[in-house]
Amino acid sequence: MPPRSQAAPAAAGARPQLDLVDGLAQLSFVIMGMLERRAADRDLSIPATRLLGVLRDREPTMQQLARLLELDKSSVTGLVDRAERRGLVARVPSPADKRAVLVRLTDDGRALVSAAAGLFATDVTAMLGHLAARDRAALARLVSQLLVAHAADRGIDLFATVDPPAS
Amino acid sequence: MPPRSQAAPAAAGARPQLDLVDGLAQLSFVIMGMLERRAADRDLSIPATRLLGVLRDREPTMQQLARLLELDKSSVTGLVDRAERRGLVARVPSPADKRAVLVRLTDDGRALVSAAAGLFATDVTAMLGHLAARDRAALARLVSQLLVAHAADRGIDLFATVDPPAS
DNA sequence: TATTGTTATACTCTATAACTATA
DNA sequence: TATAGTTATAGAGTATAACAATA
Repeated sequence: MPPRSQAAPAAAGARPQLDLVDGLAQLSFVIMGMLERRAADRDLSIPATRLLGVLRDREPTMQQLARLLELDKSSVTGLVDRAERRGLVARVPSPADKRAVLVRLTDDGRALVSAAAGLFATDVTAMLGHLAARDRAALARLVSQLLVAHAADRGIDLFATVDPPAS
Repeated sequence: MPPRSQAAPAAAGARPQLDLVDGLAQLSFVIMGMLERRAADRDLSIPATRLLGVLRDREPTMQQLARLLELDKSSVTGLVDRAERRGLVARVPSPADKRAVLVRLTDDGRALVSAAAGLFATDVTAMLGHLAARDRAALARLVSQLLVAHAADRGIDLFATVDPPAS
C-alpha cells in the first residue's frame, strides 16, 4: 500500500510533519531496504537472513522454526534445503524424537549472518546520526516501549529470562 | 539477520531497554508484518500492494515504475500483468511516445488499495495507542526528522511542492 | 490416530539476456 | 544507435495437499 509521500496537514506556521502512521510505514520500508541490500551483499535474501538470524541463539526443530518464522513447514523445508546446500546450516537428528530434526547454524553461517548484521547496523547507525544524542535516547525509549507493549498484547514478555524467574 | 531479541546492557537499576538499531529492526518487522497480513486479507502481496500504492497519485510509464519500485523493468512487466489480469490496473498508450505505455489504477484497484491501507492504519494506530499522546507526538517528530534527513542524503526534498515554489 | 518432516505441484516475484518496435 | 517494453528462462520463496516414518 506504500505510504503516500504527502505531508499531513500541519498547524499553521508549523514545520510540516509526516503523519505518524505513514511515517512509520516509510521508515520501515527504508530500514527493510537497508537490510535487503546488505543481505544481498552476502547473497542472502530476507527470508534466508531471518532463518540464520533466529538460529543465532536457538537450535530448533523444523516445526519450531516454522512457528518462529510464521511459515508453513514445507516452506521451511525449502529454506533450510537451500541454506544447507550452501553450508550455512546443518540438519542434525533429534535425540529425543526420531521423527524430528534439529537445525543448527554452521560456523560459515554464523560468520555470514554476523557480517550482514554488522553492515546493516552501520547503515542504521549512520541514519540515526542525523538525530541529536538526546533525540536518539528518546527514540530508543519510545521504540522500546512500543515493542514491549505490542509483545505483551500477544502474551509475550520481551524481557523474560530463559529460566522462569526464581519464585 | 533478524534482530536479536536480547535486551541491551542497561544502566544499573534502569528498566531494560532494547538497543535502538535492533529495536528499529524489530519494529520494522512488526509493521511490515501488519502490512503483509492486511494486504493478504485482500489477496495482495507486498509487491502488488506497493505497485497499487505508488499508482495512487501517479500515472507512470513502465520505466518510471521500475525506478520508483527499484525493480528491473521485466519484473514490472510481470507485476503489472498480474494486476491487470485482476482488473486492478490498466495499460494505456502514451500519447507522447509510441513505445511507451502508461499504467493507471482502475477504480477497483483504488478501492482495494484504500481498503488495505485502512486496515493497516488501524493496526498501526492500535499499536500506537500504547503510547501517551505526548509520546506519540514526540515519536512523530523524531520519525519525521529521520525520514527528512535520510531523504535529503539522497538529494530528495520530502516536502518539495509539485510546482517549484514561487520565488 | 496424531505429529514430524518431505515431496509434488502451482503460483508469485525477481533478474538476466535476447528480442521487437519505436526514437 | 539508444530507449521502451515484452518474452524466455531460471531460481527463490510461499502455500496446499498427499505421503512416509515415528509417537
